[in-house]
Amino acid sequence: MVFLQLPKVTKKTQQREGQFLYHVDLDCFFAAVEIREDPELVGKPVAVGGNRETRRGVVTSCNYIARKFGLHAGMPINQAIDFCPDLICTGRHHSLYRDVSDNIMSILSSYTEQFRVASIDEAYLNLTSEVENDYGGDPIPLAKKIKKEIYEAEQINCSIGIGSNTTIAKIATGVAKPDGIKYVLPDKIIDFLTPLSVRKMSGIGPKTTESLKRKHGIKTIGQIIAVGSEVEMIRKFGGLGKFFYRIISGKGRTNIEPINTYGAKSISNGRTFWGQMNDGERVTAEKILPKLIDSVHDRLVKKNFKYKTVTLAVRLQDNFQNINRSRSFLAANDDKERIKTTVYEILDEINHAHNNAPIRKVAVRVSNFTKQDPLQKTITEFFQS
DNA sequence: TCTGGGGTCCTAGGACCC
DNA sequence: TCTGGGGTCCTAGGACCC
Repeated sequence: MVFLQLPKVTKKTQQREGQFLYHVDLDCFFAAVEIREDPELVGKPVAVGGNRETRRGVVTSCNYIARKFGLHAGMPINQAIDFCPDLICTGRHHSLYRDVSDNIMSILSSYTEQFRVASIDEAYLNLTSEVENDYGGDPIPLAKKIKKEIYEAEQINCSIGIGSNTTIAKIATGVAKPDGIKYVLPDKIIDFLTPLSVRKMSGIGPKTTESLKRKHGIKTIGQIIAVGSEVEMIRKFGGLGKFFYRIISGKGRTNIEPINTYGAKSISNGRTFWGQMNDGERVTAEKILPKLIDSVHDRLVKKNFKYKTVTLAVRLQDNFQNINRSRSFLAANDDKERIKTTVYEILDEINHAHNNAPIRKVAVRVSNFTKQDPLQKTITEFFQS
């Protein structure tokens, strides 16, 4: 069974042509910040994440020099060092990345109110009226201006994809990388998509790519386009067909709104600890859980959220099986004891059900937050600032 | 040479209500 | 004794994203 995240079609989804949607993506963001901070790293293969000594962990971000050796985000550091023996693994400075990102996002938000932060290194902007009124309908000069302003402020390169909706803009950014600009005209969408691998579509990951190849012999978006009508696509691919048709026909969304009004939907902290020694003693789930509960609870309280659901996620060592068990409560609150009791109860259950199978990873998650009254939220933020 | 951490969204079955 | 249809909530698992 293939699962797929379908973009939500809301009543606000517009399908106007001739819109100018920009997708801005900072190039190898974490690695770029590290290199900016340490000129010694310039010209060398650099990866953020992982530990060279223990050879544990994975690459979180790496520069293009490292990518030439076949490295990519998510690659185990052990393998990365084999591929690229001179690889430099730098420390992670998350608060610095956060600061740099905030500055850049604030620059971007000054261009338009139709702006959405998609992640720490990505944003969407609808600059239709700016392009039409100030640039005679040519989106490239404005993209160059944005790139220049970001570079001058933070010495970080970015790539910009422009299209008539967010989906096309995002795919275009992938083609523009690194440090480039790619504009896809509305009547050139088919030409643009045809040669690309299906994997270029956001939402199509390794599993779906593999299943399309196996079941239908399909590797490129062009082969999907050749299927023809929406009806044919749905007949052949089911729910996936609808998704494909929407992308190919250019009927993506053009409105830019915050993903959700209430902030995070869940807060979690987890640790992989198998094989790691702590003062000569093996770390166990029971020992690590209090720390995870503390940090989840701290973040919950800082955000002034109240949860209704507690989840314990466990990954078994032997087969990498993921087990998620959750409990929901009628009343929402931020009680730490309730998290603790629930988590240990669930751990007992899992241990019992799986005959105390060795555990590789545990994660504590709270979710199902109550929506805050906007006025109350304003008041709370006022007192917190 | 085994595979991090923090998230979101989708699916599917079952309970329960009207 | 058998049996609707619609809706919501809960739980579990999985794909995918950065």
